[in-house]
Amino acid sequence: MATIRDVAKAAGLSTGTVSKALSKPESVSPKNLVKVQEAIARLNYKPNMLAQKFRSKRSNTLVVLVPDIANLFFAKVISGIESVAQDAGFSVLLGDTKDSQAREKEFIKMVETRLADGVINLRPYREQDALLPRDDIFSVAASSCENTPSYSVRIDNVGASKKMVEHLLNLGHKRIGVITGLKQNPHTIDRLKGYRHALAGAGIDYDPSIVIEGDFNYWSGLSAAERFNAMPSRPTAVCCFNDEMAIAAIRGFAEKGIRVPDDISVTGFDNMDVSKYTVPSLTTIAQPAEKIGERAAEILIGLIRGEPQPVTEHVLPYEFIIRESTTSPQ
Amino acid sequence: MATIRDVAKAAGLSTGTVSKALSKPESVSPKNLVKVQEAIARLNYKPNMLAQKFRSKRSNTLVVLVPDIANLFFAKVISGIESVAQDAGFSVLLGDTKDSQAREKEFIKMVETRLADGVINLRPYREQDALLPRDDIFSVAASSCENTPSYSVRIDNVGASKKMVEHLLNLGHKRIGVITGLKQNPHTIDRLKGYRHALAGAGIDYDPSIVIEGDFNYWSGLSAAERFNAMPSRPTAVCCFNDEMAIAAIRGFAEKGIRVPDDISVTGFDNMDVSKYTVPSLTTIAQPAEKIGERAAEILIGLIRGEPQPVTEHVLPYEFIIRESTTSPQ
DNA sequence: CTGAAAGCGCTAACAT
DNA sequence: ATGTTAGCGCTTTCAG
Repeated sequence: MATIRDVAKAAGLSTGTVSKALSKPESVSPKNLVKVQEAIARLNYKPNMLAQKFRSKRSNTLVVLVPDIANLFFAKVISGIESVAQDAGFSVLLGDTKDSQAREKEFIKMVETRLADGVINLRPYREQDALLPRDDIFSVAASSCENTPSYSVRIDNVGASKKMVEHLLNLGHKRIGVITGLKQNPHTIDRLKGYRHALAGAGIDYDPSIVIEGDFNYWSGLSAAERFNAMPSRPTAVCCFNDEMAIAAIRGFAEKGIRVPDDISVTGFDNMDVSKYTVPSLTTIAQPAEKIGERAAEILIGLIRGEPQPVTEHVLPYEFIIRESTTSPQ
Repeated sequence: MATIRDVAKAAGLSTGTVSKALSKPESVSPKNLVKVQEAIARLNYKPNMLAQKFRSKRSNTLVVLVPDIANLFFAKVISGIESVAQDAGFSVLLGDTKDSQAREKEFIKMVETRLADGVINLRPYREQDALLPRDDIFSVAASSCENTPSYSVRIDNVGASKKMVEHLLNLGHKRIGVITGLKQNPHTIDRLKGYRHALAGAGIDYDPSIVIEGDFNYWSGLSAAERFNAMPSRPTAVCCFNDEMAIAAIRGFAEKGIRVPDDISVTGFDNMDVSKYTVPSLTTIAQPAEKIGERAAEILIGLIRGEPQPVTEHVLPYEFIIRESTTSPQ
């Protein structure tokens, strides 16, 4: 393998000049630049990036902590991160934590050991078990919630949820059920807050008996629907805290002959690709997943480069999408 | 930042011994091992992995070339890769090529420049524009097709497609349409081959007028359905080369009042999560996405470690899932 | 089992 | 603008 010394020799120059020719071409005379390029081509020289990173103490790498890469929302955020990172000359190391704290620690160790310069965390912050932020590590939280004590990029979950409930109220619904995520999940907390705000605004009392805890997965949506089915006085609308549970609920209702939206309105959250394909298509909230990733990467790279980041909390616009699954109560 | 020299000094040992204590603890006396551990803890020493990789010439990193990370199937394959890589002490660099050859080249350059030890390629091999395999680079193709000239892990697309068509034939269908992917896509080629084999086996002539080219996306499925709708003698079943187009086709048929499966049977391919949620749920083929990723990672890591890999082509079992979208013609 | 010492390939002063 | 040179922090012979 050719080294920079071989190139220098072949070009009749010093290693220092070759190094500069590669990193700051404008600081090398045109003729020598040509010589260097020729030598590189002739020897098929490929710089050893490992040596380069080591020597320069810059890894130009980000690690992305993601609870589950096989979740489409996260995958889209990552896609946005990748775009920005690539353009800035950064690589992205994938940290699929599979919801394990131990794995999360392993990945954070990568920045402690210089393998990466910073972290983008896709798990929403919870005081009880947060490993980040840390003073010695650059990090930004993406798709986070209210009160995240670090740089963060997110939508207004409270506002989005409130808007969704107001949509139902405006249609004439008075008894609006909920299928939440796990109680302690920050997204659940924010979205539930929005729900309560909307009800309060309409002067409707909060009724915990029609707020059912799910876990963001299909089966929890289905079983929640069954519980609604069994109620003597069923809500006329159900607000689900993600699309997957909403789709499940629709199916759960259908099994008892309850039609959506004629008999009951259902709303989702996330705007999964499929939510426009289902029958009926879903009224839902679209998060700008790629944008969230892009912005998070921009901030982190800025931080790494030592550029001041005046804004700590980036709240991006969401999109409220009305489709077929909601209508006025009969 | 503490270096290995600081640790050596604090422990009253040489750097060589400390280095060994870290990499081959069994080759250091227990008492000295303890001294080293104490010194490490006292100084809060974190080895500089960049130096380590540089010096040892091992990056312990894989790059995954993926056409689109925001495609659930790929995301799942990557999840499998990650699991195996983590357990083997490898990191995975994400190479989201967004279908660009230029980007693909950039990522391959990472192994030329020592940043990574090998590549897993999720884009199926096509002779016209393949950048891999290359003699100087370890690579394995995951989710590939027939005749891939490198280590590969895949299912038997031809067989799966054939089985699907035979299922329809057994139900009594004689006129079976197809919505394919792009013509030159290797998966399209393989699956079309299976379709033709099945027809030939049943003594039915291939009729190109009911084979419509799609592009694996929703809209192409929808417009294909419209073309079927307009046919004087519509097929009684349509075989779609992925779930997304199948779901779209079902919707397209529904818009003209054509019910699935009563009026027409529809099949998918991939077993997306949603394909069991749709109404009707989809008859489809499930690829073992995570397993494909795991196996590909195992092979690549074995290759990197210099272990002989006797098997070049790994064909994994798929699952044939019959749901509600297929039935006998009326 | 341990220590001494060389050096991986590159960058970054510093001189010229 | 170019050359010289001193390492970066670690691993890895090689002696002992």
